[in-house]
Amino acid sequence: MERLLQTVKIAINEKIYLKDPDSSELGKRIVEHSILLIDEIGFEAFTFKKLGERIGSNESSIYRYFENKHKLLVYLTSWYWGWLEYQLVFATNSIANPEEKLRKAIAIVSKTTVEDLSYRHINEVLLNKIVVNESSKSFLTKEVDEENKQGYFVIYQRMVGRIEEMIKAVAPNYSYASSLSSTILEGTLHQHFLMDHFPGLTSCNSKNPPSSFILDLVFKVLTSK
Amino acid sequence: MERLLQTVKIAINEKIYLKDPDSSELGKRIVEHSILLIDEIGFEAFTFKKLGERIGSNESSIYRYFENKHKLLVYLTSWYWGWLEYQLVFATNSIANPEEKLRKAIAIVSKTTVEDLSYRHINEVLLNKIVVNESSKSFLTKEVDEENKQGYFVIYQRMVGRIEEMIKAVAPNYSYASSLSSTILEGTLHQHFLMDHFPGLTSCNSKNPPSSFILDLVFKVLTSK
DNA sequence: TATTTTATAAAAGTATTACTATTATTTTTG
DNA sequence: CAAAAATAATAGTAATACTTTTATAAAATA
Repeated sequence: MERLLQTVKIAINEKIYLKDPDSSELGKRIVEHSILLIDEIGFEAFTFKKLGERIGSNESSIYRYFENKHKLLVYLTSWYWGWLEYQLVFATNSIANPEEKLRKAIAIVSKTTVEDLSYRHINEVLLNKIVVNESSKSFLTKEVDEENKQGYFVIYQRMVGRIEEMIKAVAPNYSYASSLSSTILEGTLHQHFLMDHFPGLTSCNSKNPPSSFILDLVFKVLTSK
Repeated sequence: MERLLQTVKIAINEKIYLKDPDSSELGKRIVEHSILLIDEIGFEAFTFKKLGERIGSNESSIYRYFENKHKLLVYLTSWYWGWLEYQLVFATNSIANPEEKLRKAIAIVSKTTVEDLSYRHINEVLLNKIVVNESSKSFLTKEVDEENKQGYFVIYQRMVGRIEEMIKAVAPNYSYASSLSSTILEGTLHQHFLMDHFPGLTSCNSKNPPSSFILDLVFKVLTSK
C-alpha cells in the first residue's frame, strides 16, 4: 500500500499559505519541525523565531510561507484531516454493506495513529497529538466565520459529511446524522485527550480504547427503536 | 427561587486567584467586565490593559487579583460550572426515579442559558457563550497536568462524576458511564458552537436544540440491549 | 557562460503584550 | 486620627509578532 500512496499529495486550500510548503525543501523543513516543536513546547509558546533557530533558518523566511502561526496550525490540521480522509475513502470504498462500512469508518477515524512512511517529512503520530491538543484553537477564534468562508475548514467538513452519509445509509430515519457524525470526530479526540490528562473523566484506556466506546455508542443509537 | 439562591456563593479554588474577586467592588467589576470584553473581542485579543481602560482602573490593579488572563479564564469557567452544578443538584435532588433524574440533568446542562438575577455582576448568557467558545483553551495547554494537580478543574470533574452516577443508576451494566458523561457535557458545548458557525455540521437548530439530540442519544444508548 | 530572477538569510526596527517594580494617593479600619 | 491596606499612576523590561531593508546564494534562462 505504501508504494501506491507514495505519490498522493494531500491538497490544501491555497489561501492557507503564502507559498506552498510542499514546493521546496525549506517548506518541508518548516512543516516537519513545526510538528516536532509544537508537540514539544505547545502552540502558545511556539514562535517562528524559535522554529527558525531550530531549522537553522530565519524567522523572516518562514513568514514567506505562512502569514502567522495560526495559519500554520490550520495547515497542519487540514493536512491531518486530508490524510485521514484518504485512508477513510480508501478503506471503505469497496465495502457494500452499510453497517460494515460505518464500522470500518469509525475504526479508521478513532484508531491510534501509526506512522505513514509515504510522507517522510511528516510524523503522523505527533501530528495526531497536535490535533488532539491544539486543533480546537484553529476554529475557536473570532475570525472563524471569515476563515470558514475562505474555505479553511473544508476538508474537515467533507469528513463529517462522508460519515454522515454512512450513518444515513445505516439508519435513514435517524434525525441527527450530522450531529452524530461531528460527535464521532470531536468525541474521539476528546476521549483521547481525557485518557492522557483526566483519566477519571473517561472510561477509555489502553485496553478499552475510544474506538470501542464510540462504536458501541453509534450502533446502539442507530439500531435502537 | 431567586430569593433562596441569593446568598449562595459559588466557591472557587483559592489557588486560581491572588485575591478573591468576590471580596471587593473592584474584583466584581473585573469579573463583570472581563465577561463582556472577552465576549466582545475574544480571549486572544483580550488584555488586562484593555480591561483596565474599560473599567477605569489600572492594569496593575487587575494583576493583584489574577496572575494572568489564563487564570481569569479558569476562574470564569469554574464559576460557570459551579453555577450549573448548583442548578443541577437543586433540580435533581428530589427526583427519585433514575430515568427522570437523568433526563432532568441533561435538560439542565444542555438548555439555553438564561440570566440569573442572583448574581448581578455576572451575565450568565455571555458567560455561557464564553464557555462554548473559549473554555477549551483553559485545559488545552502544556500546564494542564500541573494545574489539574492544583485542583483547577475540580468543579468540572465533579459535574462529570455526578452525571456519571446518574447514568449508572439508569444502566448499571453500561460500560462507558464516565465517557458518556463527559461526552454529554463536551458534546453539548460543541453542538452549540456548530450551530453558530458550522450549521452544516450539526442537525441542531433553534427548533431542534442540542438537548434533543443529546437526550435522544443518551436514552437510546442506555436502553439498548 | 553570464545574467537575471528568485529564494533565502541577516539585521534592524516597530507596536504590542505580558508582565514587574516603584511611588503616590485614596480608602478602610482599629 | 493614625496605621494599614487597597488602588492608581508611572515607568520599565523582555518577549512576541510581526515588517522592512539589504545582502547573499541558488536556480533559471538568454
